[in-house]
Amino acid sequence: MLVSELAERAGVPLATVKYYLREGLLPAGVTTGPRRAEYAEAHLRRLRVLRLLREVGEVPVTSLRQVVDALDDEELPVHEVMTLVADVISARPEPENQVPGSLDTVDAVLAQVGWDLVRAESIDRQRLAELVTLLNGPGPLAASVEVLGLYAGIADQLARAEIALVSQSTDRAELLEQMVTGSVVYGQVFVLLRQLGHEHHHARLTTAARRPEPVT
Amino acid sequence: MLVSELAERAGVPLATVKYYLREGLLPAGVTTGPRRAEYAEAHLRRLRVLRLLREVGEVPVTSLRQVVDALDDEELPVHEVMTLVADVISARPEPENQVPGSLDTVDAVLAQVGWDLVRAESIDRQRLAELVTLLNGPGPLAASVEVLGLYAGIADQLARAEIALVSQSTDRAELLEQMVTGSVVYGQVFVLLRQLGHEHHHARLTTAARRPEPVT
DNA sequence: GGTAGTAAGATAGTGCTGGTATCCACACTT
DNA sequence: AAGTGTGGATACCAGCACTATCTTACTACC
Repeated sequence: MLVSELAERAGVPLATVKYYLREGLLPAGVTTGPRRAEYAEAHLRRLRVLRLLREVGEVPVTSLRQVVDALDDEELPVHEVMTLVADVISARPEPENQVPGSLDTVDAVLAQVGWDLVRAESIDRQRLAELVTLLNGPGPLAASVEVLGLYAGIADQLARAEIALVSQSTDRAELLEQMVTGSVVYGQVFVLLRQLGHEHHHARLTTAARRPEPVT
Repeated sequence: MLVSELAERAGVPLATVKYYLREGLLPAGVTTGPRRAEYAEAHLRRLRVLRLLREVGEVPVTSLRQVVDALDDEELPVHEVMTLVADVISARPEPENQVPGSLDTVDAVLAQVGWDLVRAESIDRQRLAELVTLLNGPGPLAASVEVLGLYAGIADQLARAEIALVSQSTDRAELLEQMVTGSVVYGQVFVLLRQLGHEHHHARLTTAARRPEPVT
């Protein structure tokens, strides 16, 4: 497969494919001549993963570099790749300062759902503490351990279910691609479903005065 | 309160506040002289909402205009403001084309959880269909009604719980601010908790070979 | 009443991101 | 022999969210 065909099959402009090659997001094809190179199916799959991460996950291209580096490092166990990818995707340019108690709140919540295998240096843990800081700052909102625990309980269900759905693939590269894209795309799916749930339940609430409905 | 104090108290650069004023995101203060204007607490709250939507929700400035327009339209019932805001926040510049069956899949899932009050024109519904198209295209993933139903069931729990947490405020403006920012910030909180859940449960799975742990 | 400080308002410029576009010298196809 | 298309390099561009600067004029303190 030549570049043009690669671009064609992935539905990506040729110029963009060249850009990704420049940036090292896609490995170069095997050169079959001074102005000729051959690309394999693996390139196509990689390209599709990249586009999903960009378009659905809105992951910046600089972060994609780190993601593919992790994916391509055969030494790295699957789990470590996943934590690394999680960190990269959640990273923000400016880690905000936070009130000291926020991390304690987060840790209390994590303990409550029994997540003792979360790394202390997890970016998600830090980010969560930042959000707790924001919530407990000036404003109408507040984040108690009780409320956060409610969220964590539901997140626990979701995470368990999702983990259970994946674990039957064999090939390392394939498994990783499935987990990474799945995490991003289904994450978005869940966000949208939550919004739709809000829409439905809020509608039911506001029309309840007119035509009271049985609460299931 | 003068602009400088407004900016100071919200922790936002003065230049940015001026920018928001120019863009009509913040209403002008009451002019107390040719080069003097007074800002109220409402301006400060509005500014904080805007920053939360921008920084946590990553809502583009142009969309913020639509959000504040909806918030300021006193004629609009709370529920309609919320659906409008949901649409604005989920909107994408390029609505992708999709395979026709995707919308049917989405509707089947919505029916399964009983969300019959979701508007047909909801952007979230369309977006979800786009994602289903993507998932069922070439690639390692697939989206069945069964799997999506699992997600929807959990989203239903979450949405119910969240709706129940809000409904005790009185003032329209205050209620809306709480709902809009809460939806955005707690949405992010949940996303992070889901990631942390993945990290924990996947770690447990991969270490299970070495030291088998009782599944709770 | 003079003067330093700052406000409001307007206009222009900046830095970053994620691509596009163009050019080139050459090889493969027909 | 002609024409299309390649890899590779470099330059360019559009959008976004600010940021900087400049002007005019009021205000508050001495």
